[in-house]
Amino acid sequence: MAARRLNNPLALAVLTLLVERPMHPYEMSSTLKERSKQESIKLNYGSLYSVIESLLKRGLIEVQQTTREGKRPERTVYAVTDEGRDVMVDWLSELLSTPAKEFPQFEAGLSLMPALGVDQAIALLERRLDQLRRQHEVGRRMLRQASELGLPRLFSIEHEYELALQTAEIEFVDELLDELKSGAFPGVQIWRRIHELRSTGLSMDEVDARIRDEFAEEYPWLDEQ
Amino acid sequence: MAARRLNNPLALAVLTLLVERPMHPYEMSSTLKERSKQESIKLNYGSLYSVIESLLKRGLIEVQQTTREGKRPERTVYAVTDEGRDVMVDWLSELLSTPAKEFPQFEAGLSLMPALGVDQAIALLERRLDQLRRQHEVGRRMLRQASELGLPRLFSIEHEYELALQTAEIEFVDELLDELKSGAFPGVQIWRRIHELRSTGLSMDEVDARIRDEFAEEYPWLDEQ
DNA sequence: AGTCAATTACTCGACTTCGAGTATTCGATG
DNA sequence: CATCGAATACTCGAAGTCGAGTAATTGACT
Repeated sequence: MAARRLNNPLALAVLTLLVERPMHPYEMSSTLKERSKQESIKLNYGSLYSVIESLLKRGLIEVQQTTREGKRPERTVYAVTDEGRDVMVDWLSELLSTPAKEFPQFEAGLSLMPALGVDQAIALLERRLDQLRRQHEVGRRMLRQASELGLPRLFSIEHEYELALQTAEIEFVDELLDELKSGAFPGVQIWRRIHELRSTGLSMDEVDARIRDEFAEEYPWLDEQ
Repeated sequence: MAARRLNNPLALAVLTLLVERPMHPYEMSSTLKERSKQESIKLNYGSLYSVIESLLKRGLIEVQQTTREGKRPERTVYAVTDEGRDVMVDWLSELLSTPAKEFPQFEAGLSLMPALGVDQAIALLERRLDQLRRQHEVGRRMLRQASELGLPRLFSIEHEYELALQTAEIEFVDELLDELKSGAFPGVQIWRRIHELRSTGLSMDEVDARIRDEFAEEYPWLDEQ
């Protein structure tokens, strides 16, 4: 009845910490924060405790001891099991070796973009580009500082990855904006026309008919389907 | 008491569809699939129905009619409300204009990579690079086909974005591998040494002490903390 | 000696996600 | 004309996510 496979990378982080040494949950969370791992692995208390519960149920970790000081809440110290060690290696190996399908918010936004008007979209993308550039500058500065302090890149390689993705996104948005603004982007006329017609109060069906009529030659795909 | 803000982009997709015309849930799901939106917006039945329930409760959509044909399950047709229209525009605007923090799996993997050995990591990254290149080739081919059929780029811009990110990841992994293999990567010696010591059965504390001793000069940060 | 912010340490429950399961109808094929 | 797979249309419950809330302790500064 193998319970649904554990998915939250936070559980993997817990395993790697417990391979180093036994810890109690709060210590795990502080250690992750200290090492800036919470920037690449979503960390919040609720999830941490439920993820630990889940690891326990699967036998990947076990209770080492529970202590109590004064009237403070009980502290439970956990340790990794042999099986947990194996799962850690397998899971981490998979994360590194196998590209996973992700669903970035911006990708969703782009795919629904035609629901807005062209000019609105341009303005929004310009704001994005602005913020991206600013964030990117901040990120670069922090990496430089870390390297000046002599921290080996090994411990911030994930931030370099983030910067690489950010650079790519900046280039993408920049080029897209150029094409949209110059009108070179294929489809921008039809997009503009649809919103023009819509805003005159026509129904979607009527808009559709007009569009097919006006753009039939340019876009043969309008006929299909 | 504003219920926790709706987060699933699938709800936004539902709103954009209902702005086009009223629909029942199953039709929404087929339409999204037809337009290949399920590649950029995670779609599964359970979520679809619960997201619709949620939109209904917030008054962003309303029931237009419920019909029943034969003994088939009832079909409920939904329509967007004025408030829903507004929320759609605001939400989509935010997706496009504001970079959101994402937590890609690979970023998590990279940040925990030191838990594996150097050579193992190299082998895993090589497998990733391989698969990335293959997937990228497939993606490019599909985009080319779409453009040959005359489909305007507007309706597949999200796939171009995906390709751009993939390109960046390929370059990143490629460079990282070069540095790891040549030993030019700062920290690779210390990383290797830690795993060597660990595998001789030393405890984490002892490993720590040895490392501090051996690498004190190269890495001043070892002293701090 | 008091107090106030920060830190330590976890709990709770409302909400969301997920996908396997159910049940009907349509269409193609032998 | 029987049947079998694909498509239609949704239900259900187990599991996971999230962050505000609680409550004690430490430390710094008046």
